[in-house]
Amino acid sequence: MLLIDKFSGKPVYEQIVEGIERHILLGVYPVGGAVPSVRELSASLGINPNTIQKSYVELTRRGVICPSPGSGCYVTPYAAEKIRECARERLKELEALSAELILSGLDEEEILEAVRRGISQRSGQGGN
Amino acid sequence: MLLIDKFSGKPVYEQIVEGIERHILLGVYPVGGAVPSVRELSASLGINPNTIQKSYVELTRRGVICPSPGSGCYVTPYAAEKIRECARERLKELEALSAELILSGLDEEEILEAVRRGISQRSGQGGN
DNA sequence: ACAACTGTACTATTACGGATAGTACAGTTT
DNA sequence: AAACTGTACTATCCGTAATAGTACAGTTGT
Repeated sequence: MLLIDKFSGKPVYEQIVEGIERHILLGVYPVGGAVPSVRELSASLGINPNTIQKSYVELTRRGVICPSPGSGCYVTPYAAEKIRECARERLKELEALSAELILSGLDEEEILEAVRRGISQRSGQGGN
Repeated sequence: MLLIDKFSGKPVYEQIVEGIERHILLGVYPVGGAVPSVRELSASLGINPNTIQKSYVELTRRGVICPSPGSGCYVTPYAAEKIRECARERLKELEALSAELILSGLDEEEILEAVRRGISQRSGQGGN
């Protein structure tokens, strides 16, 4: 089951994108298999179909899923690779944030410490 | 001079807060000295006074500056310390982002690499 | 063929945050 | 008194996120 926090500040449609990507990486939605339908996810999460749809459009744009109108959305063979590529682009954010904190007077070590802390936590939904 | 990028995605009032904090840390605005007035900054940056005001309210809340109505806003003696405290709270973001990227399949090493890259860049405005 | 599903495409509305515009008031400085 | 200072309003505009409702075309299973 996907966990959505409407008050996390992070847009719901983004949480759905990331949630589904993780489910794919974990094998919950295997390659070649179908992802829940828009209406099904909408019903089970209690979230508007349009919001789910927006997430699926993004996942399609990323090449993670491939829609087959009338049939469903299927996990592409290179999904894991696409997810990694997409994450790699976010390394810029990490770099920028690190630079900001250094300029604010933080020590190199407390920064690296926080990062190591984040790296070694395999659970949690990764809030903001 | 403060650099503002209206199209960076980061709110202007936040950029002003961070810009002033950095100027303080660099000694451009020394402890006990005055920070530019709301109207002066508004004029020199071409930004609405209300937006500047919002930044100053935040800097005051952080204990970085102390307003003296009729006179100006002055850099507090413990400004640098307050700025560091504030940055330390943002370590949570860094931790969360690191955790997210790990869950997306990135290697520990490429993450640490990006952080080290950010740490060792003393210039730039640190965009987003 | 039919019913029940699938993705997709609209339009309209609400809510919120960020930014702008303009005005006003009280305190300080010179 | 004039010119500055911070502060407090109200009103408006814009973009994004989310919701609501409807509709259409393709696929599946009986």
